[in-house]
Amino acid sequence: MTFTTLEGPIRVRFAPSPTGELHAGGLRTALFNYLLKRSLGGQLILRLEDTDLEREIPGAAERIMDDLTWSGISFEEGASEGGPYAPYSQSERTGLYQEAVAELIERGGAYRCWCTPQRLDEIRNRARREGAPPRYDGHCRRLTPDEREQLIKQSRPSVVRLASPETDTIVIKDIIKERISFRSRHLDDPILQRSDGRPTAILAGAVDDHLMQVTYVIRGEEWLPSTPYQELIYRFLNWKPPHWAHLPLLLNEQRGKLAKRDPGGTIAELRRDGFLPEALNRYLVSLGRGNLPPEQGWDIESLTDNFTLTDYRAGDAIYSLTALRSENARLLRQLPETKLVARSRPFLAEILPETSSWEEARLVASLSVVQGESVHLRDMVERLAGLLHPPEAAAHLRREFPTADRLLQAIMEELHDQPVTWEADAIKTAINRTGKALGLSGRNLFAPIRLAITGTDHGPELPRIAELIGRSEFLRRIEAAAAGWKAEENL
RNA sequence: GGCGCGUUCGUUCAGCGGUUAGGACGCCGGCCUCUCACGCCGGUAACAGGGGUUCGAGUCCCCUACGCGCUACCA
Repeated sequence: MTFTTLEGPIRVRFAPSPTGELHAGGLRTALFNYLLKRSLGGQLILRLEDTDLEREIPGAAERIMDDLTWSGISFEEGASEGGPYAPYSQSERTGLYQEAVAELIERGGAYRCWCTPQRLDEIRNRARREGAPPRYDGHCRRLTPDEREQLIKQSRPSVVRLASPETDTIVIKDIIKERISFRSRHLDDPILQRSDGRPTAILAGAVDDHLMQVTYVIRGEEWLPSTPYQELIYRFLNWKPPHWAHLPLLLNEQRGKLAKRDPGGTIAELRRDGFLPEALNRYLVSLGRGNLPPEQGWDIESLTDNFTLTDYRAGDAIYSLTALRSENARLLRQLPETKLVARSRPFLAEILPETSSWEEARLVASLSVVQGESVHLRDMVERLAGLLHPPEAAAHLRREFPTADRLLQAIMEELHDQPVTWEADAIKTAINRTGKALGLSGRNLFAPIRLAITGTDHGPELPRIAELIGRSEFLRRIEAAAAGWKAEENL
C-alpha cells in the first residue's frame, strides 16, 4: 500500500467523551497517538467530545485525564493545557460548527430537514419490516425552494443533513485497513446539526480535525462507518482530509466487545490492583503486532523506538487479563529497589499501615522477599501482609510429620540462645545443623517449620521469611505452634 | 435485515506462491529446589469450510459460515 513511510512533523489527537471511565481500548488509542507523535515529531491534542450533554458524567473528564497522566501520556495542546486552537472542548465551539454547516448548505453539501422524530421512526420501522436499508428517505432533500421557504418562515424545528451523493464510490485509504470502499447508494444522509443547533459527532469531529490542523486521525474501528461521511464533508468544503488509521477493536476473552465490566476493563480498576503503567502500555502496544523484542525498554519513551502503525494487523485483538498479569509480573520482578518501594507506598499505607514508620532499607528488604512471586503491587503487599500476620498454623498437618514436635523443640533451642546472626544464610545453616542432628532433611525438615511460622506449605524461602519477621517473632510462632499441637493432643 | 471490517496453535504475532507452517505467553513433562514462584531444557497444539486461478496456495480471486462494528437529533 501507499503508506510505507509516514512522515512528520504531524498533528494527532485523542478525543474522548466524558461519559465514563477510561477503558483499555481508549487508553490504547491514546497511546498510539502519543507514540506516533513521539516517533515522528509534532503535537498531540486532547480534545473533549462533549456535545452530548445528556450522557455526560460529572468528573469523568478529570478522571480520564488523571488516568492518561498515570500512564505517562502528555499533551501539547488540550482542554486543560490550552493552545493556539482553543477552546478544546466541543461544547464551547458550537459557533464554529454552525459556520461550517452554513457553508456546507451553500455549497449543496447539506440540507435542512424538517421531518419529525415520529416520521423518522416510521421510516425506520418500515425499512426494517421490508428488509430495506434503514436510511433516511430523502424527503426534505427533494423539497422545492418554495416549500423550504415556507417551512423556514414557520420556524419549525429542523436538523441539517449531509447530502450524500447518489452514485459514485467513496474510497478511504486507511493505514491499517488499507483500502475500504463504500458504495454511495448505501450511504445515508446523516444528521450533522441537531434541531437545537448543536453538532453531532460526525460534523464536530471533521470540523475540528480540519481547524486544528490534524494530519492523522487515529481512532477505534467503531468510527469506520462514519469515515465516508467525514471524507465527504472535507470534499464539499474543499478541505484536505487527514490520513486515516482505524485501530481494530479490543475484544474480551469471550470474543465480545471489551466492556468496562470485563476483568481489567477500566484503567481505574487496574490502578486499584497495582498494575504498573509500563506493563500495561507495553501490553497494549504489543496487541496486534506481536511480542516486542526482550531488549526493548519498558518506559513509554522507549516504546516509541520501533513504533510504526503499519506493523499492526487489521484483525481484532483479544485483551486478556492473564496475559497482562504475566507481563506485569515480569516487570515487577525487574523493578529496581527504589522504585519498588515508591510504587508500593499507597498499598502499604492501605494494607500494612504499621510500615509507615519503617526505614526505607527495611521496606526494601521486606518487599524483596515477596517481589519475585507477585503479579502486581497489591498482590505483593498482600503477600507480605500474609507473612507478617499469618493465619493460625495448620495444626492437623502434624500427623504428616511425626517428628515435628522434636524438631520444633530442637529449633527453638538451636536458635534461642545460640549466637546465630539473624540473617538468612546463618539461619539456613542453623536449620540444617539441627536437621542433621535429628536425622531430618528436605521436606521433613523444612515443611513443619514453614507450617508453624506461616500456616501454609508454600511461599518464599524459609530463611528469608525468618529474617523478615525477626528472631523473637520467629520463636514465638514456633512455640505457639508447638503449644497448639500439644493442646490438641490433650483433647 | 443493510453496510463495513475481520478469520494461522487456547492466546498473541511470523509467514507476503514452493517452509518439516516459526516465535512468545499458556498448558504438560524434566532440571534446579524445603515448598511456591523464578530460571533453564523439552513437548503439546493452528492455516474456518467450499469452489476456482496456478506445475504448485496459509499466501491471489469468488462464495458460504462465523465473529465484531455501525445502522440514534450517541460517541
